[in-house]
Amino acid sequence: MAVKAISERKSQILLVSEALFNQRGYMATSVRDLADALGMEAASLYSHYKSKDEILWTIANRCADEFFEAISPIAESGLHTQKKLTDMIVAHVGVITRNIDASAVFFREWRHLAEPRRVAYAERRNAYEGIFRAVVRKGIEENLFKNYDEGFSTRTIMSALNWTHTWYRADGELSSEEIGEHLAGILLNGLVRTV
Amino acid sequence: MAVKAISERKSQILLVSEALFNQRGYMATSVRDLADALGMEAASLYSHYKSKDEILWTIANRCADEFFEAISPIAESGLHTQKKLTDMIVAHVGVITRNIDASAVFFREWRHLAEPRRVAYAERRNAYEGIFRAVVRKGIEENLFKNYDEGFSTRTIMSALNWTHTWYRADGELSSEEIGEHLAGILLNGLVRTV
DNA sequence: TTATTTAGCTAACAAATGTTAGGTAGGAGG
DNA sequence: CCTCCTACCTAACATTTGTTAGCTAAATAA
Repeated sequence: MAVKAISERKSQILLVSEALFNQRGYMATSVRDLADALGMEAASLYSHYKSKDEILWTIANRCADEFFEAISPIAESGLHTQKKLTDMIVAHVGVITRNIDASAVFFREWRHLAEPRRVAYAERRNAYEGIFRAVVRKGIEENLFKNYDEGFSTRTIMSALNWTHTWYRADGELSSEEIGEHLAGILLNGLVRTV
Repeated sequence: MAVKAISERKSQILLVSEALFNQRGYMATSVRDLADALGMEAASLYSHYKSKDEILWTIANRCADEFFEAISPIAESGLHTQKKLTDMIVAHVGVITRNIDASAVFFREWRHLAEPRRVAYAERRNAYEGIFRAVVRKGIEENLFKNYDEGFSTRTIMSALNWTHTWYRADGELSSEEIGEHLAGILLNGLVRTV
């Protein structure tokens, strides 16, 4: 089972919420907007979720689940550092492209979470990026990567990966795997062919 | 004169708005929040700006001015492609670090602009990124850069640069120039020392 | 002096917000 | 049959929203 199971109606609500939160932003989407898109009254949503905040939290949290599930097995594998990082990048981009709306919300709307969820979000996200960071550190220790600050390098990688959510199209020229591999190529081997 | 001049009070309002829009987001910041932070009444803001939207627009537009002013002379210079791109990257990061709040609003809050400003924003931003894109294309034509799709490479560069607004601290370890040069190093020469 | 502009105020507006209370219709399980 | 649960409804709530109207006092220009 990929991610925690949920009733049919609840996941319909999530799907619509992800789409609208992505399109207009969390704050610019009213509970009535969500209800309209679902063909119900605003108050009826509260039979399924206790608050608007809970919907946002559920979206963010399930998306985090997807990310962890995708890269954990690779991170724990015995692969060579460079191959490991490449595979993690491809897997990470895969999650984004398979969950475009949810990941856009994950990356852009988390700051509107109410406390203490906002803190919980930050902790999960830091833990996740820590997995990438550990691999980068290993690469530096192995003298495989340039000795830039490991946090700096990791952030640079993450930003290049995460930005894909703004422009990826399922019907675009590049497949998710191609994007992941190109990104890994640029980030690991550099844009310049010969120095 | 760097950017279009403005009355003292108007730029105070902009400064406060940039900070709050960055911290809480445009939609989560009410006109009364701005007024409170400025020590005035909400209605008084309308002596200076016609609407909340106009404030957002002014922030975004002046930030765009800064970006264009910083890189245009470099783009129009006769520098060698690789050096030109490096200098543009450093200059771009410089604008971000010198205008942290404004650039955060520029990157994150533009989608809340009302039409037709939103379209106007998109056009300016496309024009700006087009300047980077042209240099990337030249590098590919010169066989200097790998033959990835030019749009793809440009987006990857821009995303790595623009993300700096989320973590840069004036009192951090790295100066703006160092960040720009490291980024140029990673993006142009790659993270890997030897292939 | 007088006239005009600037920068702020109070009071109010209609609309929209998230949420709750309390109800109803229909199906399932005993 | 009766009871309970699910999934929705209507109606209302207290707040908050961006914005306008109309005013005052001080500074500036003629």
